[in-house]
Amino acid sequence: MKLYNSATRKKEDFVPHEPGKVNMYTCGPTVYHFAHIGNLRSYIMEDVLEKFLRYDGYEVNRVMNITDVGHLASDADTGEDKMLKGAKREHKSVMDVAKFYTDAFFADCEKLNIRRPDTVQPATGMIDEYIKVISKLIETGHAYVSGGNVYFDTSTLDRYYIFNSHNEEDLAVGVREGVEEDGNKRNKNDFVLWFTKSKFDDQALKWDSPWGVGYPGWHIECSCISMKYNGEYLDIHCGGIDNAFPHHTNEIAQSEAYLGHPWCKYWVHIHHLNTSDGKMSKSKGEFLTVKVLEDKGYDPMAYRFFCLQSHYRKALVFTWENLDNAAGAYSKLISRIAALKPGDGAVDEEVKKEFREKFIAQVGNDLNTSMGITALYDVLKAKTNDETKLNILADFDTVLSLSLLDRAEKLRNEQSKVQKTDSGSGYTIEGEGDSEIDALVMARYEAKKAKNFAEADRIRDELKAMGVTLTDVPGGARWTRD
RNA sequence: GGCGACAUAGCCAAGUGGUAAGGCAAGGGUCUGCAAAACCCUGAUUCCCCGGUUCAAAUCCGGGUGUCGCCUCCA
Repeated sequence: MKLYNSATRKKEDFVPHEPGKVNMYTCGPTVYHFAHIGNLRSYIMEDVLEKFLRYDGYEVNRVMNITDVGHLASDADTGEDKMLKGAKREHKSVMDVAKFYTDAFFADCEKLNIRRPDTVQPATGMIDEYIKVISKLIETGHAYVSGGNVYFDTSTLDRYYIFNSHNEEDLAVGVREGVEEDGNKRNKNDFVLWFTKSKFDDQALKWDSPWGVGYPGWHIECSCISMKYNGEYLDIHCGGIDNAFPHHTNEIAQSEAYLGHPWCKYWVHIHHLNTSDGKMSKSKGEFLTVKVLEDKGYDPMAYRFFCLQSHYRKALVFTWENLDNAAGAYSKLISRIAALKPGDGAVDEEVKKEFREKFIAQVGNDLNTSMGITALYDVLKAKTNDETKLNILADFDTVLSLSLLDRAEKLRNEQSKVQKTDSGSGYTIEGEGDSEIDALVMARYEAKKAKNFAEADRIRDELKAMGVTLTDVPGGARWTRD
């Protein structure tokens, strides 16, 4: 497949370090609060990437961290530890908060058909690894102790900026409110590997280390977790675009300094879901979660469809109108699939092969999920039998994971539950077999026969008030409850 | 201030030098007493702007503009 690589700023042919195998790492959530749907956009796109690689024949080993330590406060940063802040808010211990939101995160993932990575590692479970890596970085001269903390010395690197061409002098330290320059650093862009002295002394979790009691810097967790579970050569590292600098830049610095050779070849950055006034955040505007969507009556699959219609390297604007657009398209798609007849003929393998090759070529072009959706419509329009169509749709859905066949079958079942009652006069009523409602339907039929349309409409309105929708069909009428 | 990404119809978008896919919405039609559903039809003389290369540019090159992101920890 072809992938846009942020490290080279080019679309490249994907060639893994070991043929046929892919080591993939994705930055996981910080579990101090629920994930909002913007966070989830990244995980949806990464999920499709993983599943596409498997579909294309690769063996994938996917690893994800859970940040349950050391992240200082949220989007509206005031310097408090996020985990601690969450714990205070909810009167729970830090580890309880982490567990609660980790579970909530995976529950959301399940609703969105996001597969759980092969390895999920909480940051607090890897302290020995951090100490091992930091010790070696100090030994080899890539790190130094200053003012009680351990810093990575970026001046020991030939090339530090991977994703952009910054000049160190041009970096505006402290552009954000409340951020001050750290006088312990030798270089402006040096970063902390281990804290023993922090501005924020109420850090809840601390561990003993050769440099004193403290806690790890943020970047070291991803490097260590990846090196432990993905090995020394990483094929794909994914994450949100906001993490390219400094987080991913620092990961590369410390990992390559530690390993002594190139570490990760392909960097995939997912762009943001924005509201009409900018980046979605947990502290600004409506806090949109999967639960909010469900409460408003949206199928989480409609949100997944919404994301897949767009491209991961393009900012996507969330509005309720845009979601309605996607939700409408999704339910229409499901009814078209439900109208296909299972068992109508045998699967035409030739046709399937043709579609499959096209799908791989199209979606394999830098994860063009929008073309993946288009492929679904192409299948529906194909000149082949229904069984073949259903088979191909199921095949594509192993990548897109839109629960296409499940939802279609559910709809088909609902439709088949409808009973047909022949009134004896050749007029059939399709419904659940409720005699009271059937009587009203018959009364309307009689009114219609007598051309008393005012009465017919009145009865239909009466049914509507009872929560029953009545529609005319050839030779009778069908009713459904709302 | 520096750095990066993006810009195609009301909206989501495809496109990788050969004359603008697809989906949603909208409008028209068939059907219907009416409605709903379903089905059929209709959309860009042009791709943010200005130059250039070329027989040919949404696509390549140069220069702008706009939007978003990063420079602290955020997907």
